[in-house]
Amino acid sequence: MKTYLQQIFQDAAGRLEYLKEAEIIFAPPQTKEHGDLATNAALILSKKAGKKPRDVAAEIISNLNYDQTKISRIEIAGPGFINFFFTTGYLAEVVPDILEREENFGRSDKYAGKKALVEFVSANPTGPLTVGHGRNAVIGDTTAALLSSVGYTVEREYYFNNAGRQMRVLGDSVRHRYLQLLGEKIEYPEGYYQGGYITDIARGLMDKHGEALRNEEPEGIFKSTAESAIFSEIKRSLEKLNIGFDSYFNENSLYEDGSIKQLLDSFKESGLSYEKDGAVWLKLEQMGSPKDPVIVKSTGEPTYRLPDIAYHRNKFNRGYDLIVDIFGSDHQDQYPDVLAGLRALGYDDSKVRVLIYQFVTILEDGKEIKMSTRLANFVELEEITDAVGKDVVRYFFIRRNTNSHMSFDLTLAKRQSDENPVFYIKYAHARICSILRYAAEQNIGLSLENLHLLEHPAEKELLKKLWAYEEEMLQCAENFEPHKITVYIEELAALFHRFFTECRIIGSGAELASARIALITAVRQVIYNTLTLLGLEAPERM
RNA sequence: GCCCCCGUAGCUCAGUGGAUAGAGCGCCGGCCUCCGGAGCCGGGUGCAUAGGUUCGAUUCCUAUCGGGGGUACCA
Repeated sequence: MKTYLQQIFQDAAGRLEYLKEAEIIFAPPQTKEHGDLATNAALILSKKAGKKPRDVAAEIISNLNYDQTKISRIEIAGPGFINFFFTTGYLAEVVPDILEREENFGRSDKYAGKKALVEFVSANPTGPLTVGHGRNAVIGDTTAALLSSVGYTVEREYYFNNAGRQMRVLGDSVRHRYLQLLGEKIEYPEGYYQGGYITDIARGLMDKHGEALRNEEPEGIFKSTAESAIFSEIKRSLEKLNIGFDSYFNENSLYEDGSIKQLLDSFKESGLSYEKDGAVWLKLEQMGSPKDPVIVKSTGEPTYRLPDIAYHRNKFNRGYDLIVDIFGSDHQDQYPDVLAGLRALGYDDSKVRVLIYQFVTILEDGKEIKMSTRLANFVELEEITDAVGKDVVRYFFIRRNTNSHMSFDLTLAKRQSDENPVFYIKYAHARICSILRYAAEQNIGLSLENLHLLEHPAEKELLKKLWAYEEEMLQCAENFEPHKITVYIEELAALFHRFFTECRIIGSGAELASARIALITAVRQVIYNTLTLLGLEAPERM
């Protein structure tokens, strides 16, 4: 529909110069009295044309050559909107298109041939994933799916560090619990990991090795056992959400393969770094940063910026066209330095897209829970997944705008999972499947011959929504707004339920029935495609 | 102090430079002789405040107030 209007406007622009002066936008009006699509072109161009908006609108309309089998009426309304009404036959053309393309309907090849990397979760293996990580995981996985649906070849990557101070503390935490289990009266340091999983790991070691580890170093078997135990838990928690990765990137490898040293040399050679007070600083102030950050401490240890920049340099060198990072808002101030560092080295940082999501507030019994991994007062992601199921968790997290704060009511989630709108969508799918089964029993088939009979207002609304699918998904992808997928699908499901209430299918007469079967088959396909994009099941029965 | 995000209905949150701002939950009332009632329909004093840009601002800009996060030679 939009493409067609764009065509006839382009044609008209050959006669009306001012039509080239602005981007003409077609949008569905709020009420159907205002047409199927409308444009404010005349309002915007009124000044350039030197005429009143309504006169401009009239002039535009008189210059449009359009096919009357597609457009039934064009009118000027309000201050100068141009409203377009399409013919039923034209609106219905989307149905055969959907039935032919099936799973591919809504996918685009706009970015075919481009490579994208999506890095997300990236939690260090110091404890189980929390609900907050869940938001990260679902945003990352869905964004990756979305990019893939518009043509990108997408890789999912998990970045972690098993070499830092946190990990040493983790190993020593396990050692302390182990010694306590052996009966030693040693105090457990306050800053150590308090979670019960530490004791579980220690107990596992005791069962296997008895007292033999009494004099082991914290960074040996204690740390390595903790790391692999926790990592396998993390992976299991993600698998339960059907989230997997193509690669795991270990920060440590950047030291081992010399990347860190090379990066330091690059900075030094290009005069981007300098030494002061025994530390190495990066000259970013000259690039607009608030101040020069330290990249190597006076102790000789690098700060997080150095490996972060090295990691991104590595990503660039792998040749991606798009590099997406999913971070929580606590990393807000971290990435500008990284991007500035890359820019200083001559990389095109416009290829990097950082998605910052705001924190999840957990409510239990109406009270807010403050989370901290070290203090172990967190709510585990897996606990929630086990309680309400993968699809509810995924839908819950993806439904909100990433830069909007959200709260998670644990009590509600555990008790009333059917209140989640995801059931509304799934019900629409199952309902259609049921109707189609029934229709088959009644020997009522699908036909594309009578689609012009779909002229009930509920049918037309449904058809228009189907037309909008591909463009809306493309916008979700290009604007990195995965939550808008749910806005679309909830609207589509609502339109279907309304249609179903108002229009009978079986019993509406053979010709109309066959057209309606075609329509709901198309709706089912689009719901299925959308649920698949979101990583959710599309049940045939509920 | 400075930086980022947010402030929309009782609650959780969508949404748009336009013509009457929505959904879910909760509450009240309707709708199945008939394809799935996990549904549909009706019921609301709501865009934090003040300026500005614009033909038009809830949307963009500025300030103020309120909430969250950051502001290390932690990550």
